[in-house]
Amino acid sequence: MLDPRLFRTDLEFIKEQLDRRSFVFNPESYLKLEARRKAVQINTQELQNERNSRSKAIGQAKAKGEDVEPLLAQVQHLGDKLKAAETELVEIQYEMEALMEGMPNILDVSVPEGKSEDCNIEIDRWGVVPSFNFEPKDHVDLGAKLKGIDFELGAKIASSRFVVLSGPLARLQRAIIQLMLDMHVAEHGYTETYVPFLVNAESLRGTGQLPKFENDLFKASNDPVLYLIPTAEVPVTNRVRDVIIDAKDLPLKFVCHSPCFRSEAGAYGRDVRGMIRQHQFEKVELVQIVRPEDSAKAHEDLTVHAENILKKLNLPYRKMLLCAGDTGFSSSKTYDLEVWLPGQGAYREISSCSNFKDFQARRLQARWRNPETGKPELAHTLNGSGLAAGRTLIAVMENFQDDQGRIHIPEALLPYMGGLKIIE
RNA sequence: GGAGAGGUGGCUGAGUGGCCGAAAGCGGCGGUCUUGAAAACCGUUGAGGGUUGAUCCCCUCCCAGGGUUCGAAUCCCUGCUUCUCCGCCA
Repeated sequence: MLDPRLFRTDLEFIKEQLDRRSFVFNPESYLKLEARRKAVQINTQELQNERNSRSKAIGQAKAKGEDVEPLLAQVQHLGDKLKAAETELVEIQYEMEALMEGMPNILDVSVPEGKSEDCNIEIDRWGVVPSFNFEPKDHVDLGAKLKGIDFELGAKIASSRFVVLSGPLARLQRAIIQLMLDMHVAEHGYTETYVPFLVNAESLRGTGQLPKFENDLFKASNDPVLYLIPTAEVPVTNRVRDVIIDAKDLPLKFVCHSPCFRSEAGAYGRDVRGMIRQHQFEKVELVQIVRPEDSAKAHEDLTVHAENILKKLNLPYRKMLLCAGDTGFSSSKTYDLEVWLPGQGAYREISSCSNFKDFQARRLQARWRNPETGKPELAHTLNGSGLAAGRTLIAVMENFQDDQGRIHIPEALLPYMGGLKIIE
């Protein structure tokens, strides 16, 4: 949610900024609603004031033993008027809230213009793209040959876009997850956390998935209403919902492994082959809650933490700064890390690291007490994949294959593979 | 699933219809004392919103949502939730 004060001081700025995202914002209709809100609110508060002062007078008269009948007669019809005003006010506030909740975050000044991913800017490139003296296979063919990846079985048990992993490849994914958790805890200073994988609507509203993106979610239960998490970002960031954090406890840094569930509605034709886009996948997520002045630096750091995993695994990647049109709804600035997939001959997203600034914090009411002012102020929230484990598995398979379709386990994963060096 | 007891400010906790946004303590902040610190003492200290040039002033908030009442932290209903005991159970 955007800062309500900004709506009063600089409506044009908001419009300009949202234009960058091709989000249509109409200041006139906002102003009309705001004017109505103001009138109704003042009216309601005046009626409330009248009720309060008259009621107080009755109490005082009664205490003195005076006759309160005339006073009671005066307030007879106040109740109905007040109730009507309050009802109208609630309706307008609801309408305004819906409008505000539907509006995306203001982009950081450093975010480049552009409508689509074609306008994203490459910031950095690392590693050597492997050259093979044979035609490299993709993970689907490799997995089938090794009898470790079975999409038909996934479809039989659940539906399309589900997969079953078996044997050493299943273990490889677990090893990847272990490595990531260990590195982020030991080398990057994150606290490991385990959280619910089903969350309520309030939590999803806090991080911005609701109300706009309900179609992307799996609803798991109606009573109580619970959704499967699309990312651990949701439960982890909601740790600080409605919390005033001690300044000395900042920054908060959490790492969490979880399965993620996405309906992928609207992605029907995309990435239908392989494990790139699944309804269920494993991910290790990094979340930070920081002071506002620290968030830009924290964003760079967090991205480096994700990059360190790729480096440790010796996977070639590039770092992209997303353009205005490709930056997510809640984010003010996002870096994507794209890993090289020889099977596709392309770089594909494996991590997305975002600075939400105070956008999520305002919805969450995640605050910290600023020692300088003594007042609670909104914190800044950030998160990033560190990394998507399923896609990392693919990347390891495709980058470390040999001409016989075997997978050579990267050095860093050997301690987690129980002595296995080659999957064949 | 059954029985009982709770949910009040950053925290602990008093408050059963008007004098309560709310005692007291802790914590925080400021001060006195001290070479400095601690202790002691004094003062101060909830959040959000409306209006305003700024103060003043006003409104809302005692888990949430309804209700009773001129008036609700307080009474009633529903839900959520925490704890204790019993049952069941990975």
